[in-house]
Amino acid sequence: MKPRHPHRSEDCRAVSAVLQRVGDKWTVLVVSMLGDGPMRFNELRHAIGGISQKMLTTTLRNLERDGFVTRTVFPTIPPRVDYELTGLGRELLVPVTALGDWARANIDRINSARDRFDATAQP
Amino acid sequence: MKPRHPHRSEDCRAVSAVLQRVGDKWTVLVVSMLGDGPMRFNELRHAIGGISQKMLTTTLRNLERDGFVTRTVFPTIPPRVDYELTGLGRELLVPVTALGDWARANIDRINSARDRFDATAQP
DNA sequence: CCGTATCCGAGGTGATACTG
DNA sequence: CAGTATCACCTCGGATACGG
Repeated sequence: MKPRHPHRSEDCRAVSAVLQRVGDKWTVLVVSMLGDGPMRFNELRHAIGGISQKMLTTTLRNLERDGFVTRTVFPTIPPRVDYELTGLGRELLVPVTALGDWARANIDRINSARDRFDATAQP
Repeated sequence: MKPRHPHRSEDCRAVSAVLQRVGDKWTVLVVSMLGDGPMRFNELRHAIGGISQKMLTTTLRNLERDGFVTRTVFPTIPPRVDYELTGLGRELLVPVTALGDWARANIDRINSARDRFDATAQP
């Protein structure tokens, strides 16, 4: 008998929503950086490179909102803020890393498929 | 000695790019639908529900370009077009499904984290 | 039935400047 | 150092109409 994939609409939407959430421009980069341990704001900024201050702030706020990172403020002068993955964040890292590994392993196949397609297409 | 996570910039970007690609609004839904077997255009359209014709076309073109689906045209009247996952597409489904399962399993934790955050935030 | 063309609004992204 | 504020762009997504 067939496995009977459910494809319950609600579930698929939820999955899609999380994928979109994780698929935004900087989220995975930030999360994978934090996978090595807590980091400060500018530390992250430079480690990633190319991200604007605004987008790093936004990305971190959203990650904090979703319970993936904690934000710790040290009320010193100058101020210091540490970001660290929560348990949920580290769990998220597992399937994301799996997808990342797959991506690294198959990026060439994707690129050559893309080249083939573009070569066949009419300009 | 430490595992020495590489975090090579190029790799991270590539991963991020694939995540963004997969994270667009309809891609995972389409791919998971096709996971059950080949489908026609309107069959997909109705199975998904809520997707516009334009976006389904666009999504399928991009998936075809990246080598995740094949497009087969039957030159009948009225025309009939089948879409089917390629080997690469079915392989992609594996880590994506893993992430999807994680999402389903943890959606409640994310939502309650969100509620907590929003309750604490100032309006 | 399947796809393209066009227009439009909404939101994501970034550059810059300013504050505690 | 770690943000917020503002503005301007630009892509995405949807509605609609038309074509093969």
